[in-house]
Amino acid sequence: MQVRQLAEMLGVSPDTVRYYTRIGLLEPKKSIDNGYKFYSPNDQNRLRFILSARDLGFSVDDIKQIFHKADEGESPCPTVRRLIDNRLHETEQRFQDTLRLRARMHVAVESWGDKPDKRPSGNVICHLIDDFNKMPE
Amino acid sequence: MQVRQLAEMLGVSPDTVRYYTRIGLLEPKKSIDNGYKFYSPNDQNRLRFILSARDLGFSVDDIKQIFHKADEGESPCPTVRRLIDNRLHETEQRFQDTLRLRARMHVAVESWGDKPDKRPSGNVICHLIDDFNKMPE
DNA sequence: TGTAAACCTGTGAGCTGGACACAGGTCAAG
DNA sequence: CTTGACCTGTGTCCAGCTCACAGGTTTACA
Repeated sequence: MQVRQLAEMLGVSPDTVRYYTRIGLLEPKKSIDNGYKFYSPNDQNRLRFILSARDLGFSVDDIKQIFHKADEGESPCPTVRRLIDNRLHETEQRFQDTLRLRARMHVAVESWGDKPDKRPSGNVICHLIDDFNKMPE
Repeated sequence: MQVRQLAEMLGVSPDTVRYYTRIGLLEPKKSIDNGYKFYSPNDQNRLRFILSARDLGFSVDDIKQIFHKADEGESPCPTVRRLIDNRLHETEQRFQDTLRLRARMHVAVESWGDKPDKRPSGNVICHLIDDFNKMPE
């Protein structure tokens, strides 16, 4: 199976498959005559797993570690539990950051509604941004 | 003023100041004798603006556009209003994505609580992830 | 049989917003 | 005069792909 066929089967772009191949998550065989990469059913299975893990927030490096354990016949589950703990904290952090940013942006847009446009002057580049930054908490 | 002094004054790392300089947001003069970059009070003002804009979710490219308008004496405000509209949509999208991911992760961790570790077998790499992906909505 | 267009491939580079490595310059203490 | 601490600019790297490109392959049609 070539890259495009595998990609379409699992609903990702060929470039994505190439990327996972490049970093060693997939290990297709190289055809002798044309140099094309040939993906096995096992690669197909691995890709399916990669996509599942990705949807749970695992990084490709996480997935690499999981594969490493599994390839040695050990249970990757303890690793998985440990890794998702870290990712969960990161995601929570990102969530809070995004939440705060969103609120800030809404307040800014709101407060800019009845303010005029102004030309830059002195050390004020855009009074909307400059003034908003100075606003009381 | 040299890079470190400017950086400390506004609470960022020298590397950050170098980065903004490299991409053209700051334009210090090069000292003739030692090649060091010399930042003016105007650079200081620009950096302050950059940090304010950054805190409102503007990208460095956005800020470049804003500076471009302002440097030509035009009002950057219409640009600013247009740009924050885009960024607001993006932030909302990222917020929703992060929210969904966070929920998914919580559900996963919850449901894994009473499941055992297993060794990989057949085409199951990690049953926690493989099975969770197959779970009903 | 030829051939031209459409499609496919692998590889290399680019994106954001900095962080880090490194070789060399500068300056005060001794 | 030298040692060491500190500072500098420049180049490279990070995730997770996406895009550009040159060339190979297959198909449509004459």
